[in-house]
Amino acid sequence: MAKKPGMGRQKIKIAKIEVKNHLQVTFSKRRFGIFKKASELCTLCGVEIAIIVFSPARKVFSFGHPNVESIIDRFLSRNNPNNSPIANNSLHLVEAHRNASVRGLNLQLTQILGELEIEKKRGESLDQMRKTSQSQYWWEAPINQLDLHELEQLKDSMEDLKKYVTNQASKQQVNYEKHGD
Amino acid sequence: MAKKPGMGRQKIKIAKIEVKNHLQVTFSKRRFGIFKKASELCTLCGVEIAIIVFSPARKVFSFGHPNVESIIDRFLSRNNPNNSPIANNSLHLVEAHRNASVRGLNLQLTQILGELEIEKKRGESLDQMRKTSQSQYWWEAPINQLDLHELEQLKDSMEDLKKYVTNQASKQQVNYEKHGD
DNA sequence: AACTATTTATAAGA
DNA sequence: TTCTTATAAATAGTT
Repeated sequence: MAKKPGMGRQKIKIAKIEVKNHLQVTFSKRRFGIFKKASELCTLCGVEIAIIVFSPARKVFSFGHPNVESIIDRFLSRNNPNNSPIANNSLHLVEAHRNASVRGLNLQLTQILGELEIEKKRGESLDQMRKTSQSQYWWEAPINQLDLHELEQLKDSMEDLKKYVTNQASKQQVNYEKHGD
Repeated sequence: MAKKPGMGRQKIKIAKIEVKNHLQVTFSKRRFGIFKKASELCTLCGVEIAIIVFSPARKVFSFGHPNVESIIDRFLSRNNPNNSPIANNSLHLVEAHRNASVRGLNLQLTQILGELEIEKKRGESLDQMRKTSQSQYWWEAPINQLDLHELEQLKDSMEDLKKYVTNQASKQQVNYEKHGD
């Protein structure tokens, strides 16, 4: 396999990227890079962090450990120490109720993350056996074919899952008093 | 001035830093690094971004362009299109936070996807020195060590996870109609 | 989506 | 803490 010459990375000046396509690629790469750095900071230093990004296309991307809203809550509370007790209390009730219903999932996800981190530490590699994954969803694939590429399928499926959840979230409205009863 | 040989940068494993002093130094350096990256992303791509970090010492650090508050507000408002101005904006906050919970999950998923991506790219030689699978739960096992049996568990667990998320999402729509009254 | 030459970030050490 | 330096990691430009 011949190595391509390739110019490699060139230094760029930090200024608005005008080429729209280029901008989109850079945005994706760097957004991921920042989220990854944030993830590492969480693990290394045991900090809590939230990142919210609004893309030029008005889409929102966020990263949070343990989650975005709890950090926002804490941040706002700090900046507004004179919050109405009633408001805070209501918020607490609702948050508690809601958190109880998703805590298990959050816990699982957090644990998965931790283990992925451990996995990387061990410096292992994923086996790249063959490119045979053709099933559209990983759980439809025969189990004995799950390998790296099935993990990719898993990734895609989780993307779908994510979109579904996001979609549901956008449809939601809440009658919070209902939760307080 | 003599050039010291110096070990230079060493690879570190991404795990909680135990040496407190070391942790503090790393936190400062990496926090700065992330804020710098965020700043560059703003300039390069014209995005808006907010970062909030709570240090182990409970101090808060934040970065925001154009400012943290406006982005938080936008983030919360985004989840609350039918702004109902009851009692301050406490309801606003409550609703937004609740919805943000689902977005939090979305986030966690994004995070996992990213980690999987990284892990995939790590692809080196297949090394199955340790084929141990003593973990009680599938998420405690490194993915590339999962044997057939564990893969079955993985599949089942992920299906449960999917159902769980779907269920949560549908539950959260319950009081949708009430809101308009 | 992959690849690689480079730039950039940063772990150690002073 | 701040500076230095070797090295790891991120990424710009190309395919």
